[in-house]
Amino acid sequence: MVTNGQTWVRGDLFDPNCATRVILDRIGDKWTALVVLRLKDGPRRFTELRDGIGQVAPKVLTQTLRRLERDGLVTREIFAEVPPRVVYALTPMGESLIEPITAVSNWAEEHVPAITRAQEKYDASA
Amino acid sequence: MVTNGQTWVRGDLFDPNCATRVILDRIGDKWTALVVLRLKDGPRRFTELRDGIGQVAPKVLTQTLRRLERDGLVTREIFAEVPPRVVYALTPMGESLIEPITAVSNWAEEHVPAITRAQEKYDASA
DNA sequence: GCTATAAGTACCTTATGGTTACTAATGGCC
DNA sequence: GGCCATTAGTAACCATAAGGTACTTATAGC
Repeated sequence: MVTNGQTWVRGDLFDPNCATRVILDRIGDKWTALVVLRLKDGPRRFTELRDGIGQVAPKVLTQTLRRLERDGLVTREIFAEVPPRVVYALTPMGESLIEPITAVSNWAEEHVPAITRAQEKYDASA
Repeated sequence: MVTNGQTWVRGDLFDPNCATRVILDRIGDKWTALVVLRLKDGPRRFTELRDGIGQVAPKVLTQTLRRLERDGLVTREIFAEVPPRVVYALTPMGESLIEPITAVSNWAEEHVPAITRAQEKYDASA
């Protein structure tokens, strides 16, 4: 596997110190995927995100957005107005994440009926 | 969107009660993806999984496996021996999850350098 | 002066995750 | 015969993260 000219050996995903695993952990957290999918259709203000993502607590949304900003997946633009206006947008790297996340999301959607059936069967036998 | 002949309306992923979101949440938890990727190469015993996934606590591994079993993604086969032997394996539905999970995992792997750079830049300016 | 507004932060409570120790049942070893 | 090792967990406890609600800052409009 080669990334921009530099040899890049596939790390051991199962090693707790593996960088890939740390990132996978981040992406897979409770809100990150939802925020990225929300920003897919264009930049959004803090309140729009907060109200648009089934009642996420502001504290948690802030944390999630700060992490995304730190990871270079989202930009945060502050307008010096009163009341304040802060606009979040995906970076190109953030946009590149939409495809894999959508793949997982679509998988989930397609398998809702089968999973629900499996759960009912499991619960009935227990 | 149509799934096996039945009309299936794309739910609102941003609604906290959306079934898709619940499943997405499950998939994205800390260990599920790792367990599925571990089982990709064939059935494994409890201890093999525990030792193979960078020191996951047994309690948490049990929880993860029980959820996967309940969701119909993994089978659990107990052999009445002493000491006991329990073998976990992916169901066909579990196998179908490998592809989207791998997509996310590959994305993470490819972007490790860029994310690391972004983090360093962010931390330096703060 | 009073109120509304946006984007948070502070503080407290609850849920989840993590750690370590312990258990059941039997075969092999001394 | 008694003792230890082995596997797949469970139990009890503690740490961390998430969730909920209240508060803050600064200014424009009434």
